Amino acid sequence: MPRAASPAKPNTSTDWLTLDRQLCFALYSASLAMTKLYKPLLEPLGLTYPQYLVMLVLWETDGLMVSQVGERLALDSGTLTPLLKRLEAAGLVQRQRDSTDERRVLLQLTPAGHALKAQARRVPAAVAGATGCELSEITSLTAQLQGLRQQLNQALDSATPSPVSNPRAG
Amino acid sequence: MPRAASPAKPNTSTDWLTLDRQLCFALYSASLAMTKLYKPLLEPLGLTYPQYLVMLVLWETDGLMVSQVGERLALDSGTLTPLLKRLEAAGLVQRQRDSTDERRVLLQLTPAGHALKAQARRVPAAVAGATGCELSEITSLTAQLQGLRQQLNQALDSATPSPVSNPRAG
DNA sequence: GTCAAATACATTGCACACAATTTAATTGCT
DNA sequence: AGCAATTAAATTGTGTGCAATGTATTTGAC
Repeated sequence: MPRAASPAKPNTSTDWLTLDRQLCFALYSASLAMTKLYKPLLEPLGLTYPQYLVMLVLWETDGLMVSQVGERLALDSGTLTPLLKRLEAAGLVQRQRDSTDERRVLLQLTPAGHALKAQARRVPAAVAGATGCELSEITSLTAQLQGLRQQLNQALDSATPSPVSNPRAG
Repeated sequence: MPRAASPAKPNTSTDWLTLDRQLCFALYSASLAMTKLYKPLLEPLGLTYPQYLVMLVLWETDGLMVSQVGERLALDSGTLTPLLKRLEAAGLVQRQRDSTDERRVLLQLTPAGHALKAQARRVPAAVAGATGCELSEITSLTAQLQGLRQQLNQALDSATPSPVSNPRAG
C-alpha cells in the first residue's frame, strides 16, 4: 500500500506551487488515509466508508428522502442512487416511493439496518485511538474542518449563484 | 434545491455515532468541497484535481519514476497509470521506459508541461482567498493535517506490518 | 550460471464522485 | 383546467481510488 512521503523541510521560498504547502493536498491525503483506516473496521459490518456515512445519517434520522441524505452528506443522486441500491441489496435499507409524492424515494432502515448500529458503536473509539490525538484535539480539528467546509461552500455558492438569488437577473 | 442542513447543535450526549462528531466526515466533506473549488480554477489548464497534484510533483522534480510519484501522493499504479496516460495524451508528460531498468517508466515534462506551471501560479492565491483564512491559519491547519496523516499511516502500518518488518514473524 | 523472490508497472473489477441529461411527478400561473 | 417551470430520482459517461492479479525485468542466494 502506498504511503505519502514525509513532508519536505519547511519551505520558506516564494514558490507556492509545492505539494507540501498545499492545504488541499494535506486534506486530500489525510482523508484518503482515514478511509483506509476505516476499511478493516467496517469490513465486519459489510459496509464501505461512504455507505457507513449514509448509515450514520439514517441512524440519526430514519425515513429521510434521498435528497435529504444527499444534503446532509453533500452527495448527489448520481452517487447515492447506486450506493443505496447496494444497501438495499444488503438488506439494511428499504427504498420506496412516497405515496403522497411519487417523485420522492423514502429510506427506511430494516431491522438488520437498525441492529447494525450496535455493531458500529465500537468504531469511533477505534478510530480515535488510531489518530493518537486527545479527544479535545479531535474535537478542535473537527470544528476547524467544519468551518473550512462552510467557507469553501460559501465561496462555491458565490461563484455559482442560484438562479433566483439575484433579483436583478431574469 | 433544498438548503443545506445546519450543523447540529453542540452534541454533549454519549452517542458518538453521529455525523457531526466524526472527524472522518469533516475531513471527507472538506476535501470534496476543496476539490469542487479547484475544478473551475483548473479547467483553463485542462487538468483534473489529481492530475494537478501529479503536475505539482513533477514541477518540483522532473524525471521521476511512476512509483516515486506514487510515494509522494500515496497513490498506486492502478490510479496513476491511466491518469498519466491522460497527461501524456494531453501532451504534458512523456512516459518512457528506463533503458537501464526496463521495469521502470520515467516521467518527463514536455515543453507544454513546463509552460503550464506559469498558468498554475495564480491558483494557490485564488484558493487561499476562497478559504477566507489568514495565511498563518492555512499553514497551521496544513501542518495539523500532515501530522494527522502521519499518525494514521503509523496506525495503518502497525495494523498491516510489512512481511520483513517483524523479525519474530515467519 | 540458475532459478526463486522481489520489483515496477499494467490490467481488471468494483465503488465512489460528479457533470450533464433524462424521466416522471408536482406546483404555480393564468 | 391547461401548461410551463420546478422538483426528485435515475441514468450516462468520465475520472479517480484501490484490491487483486498479471507480466516483464532484475536481483540475490546458492
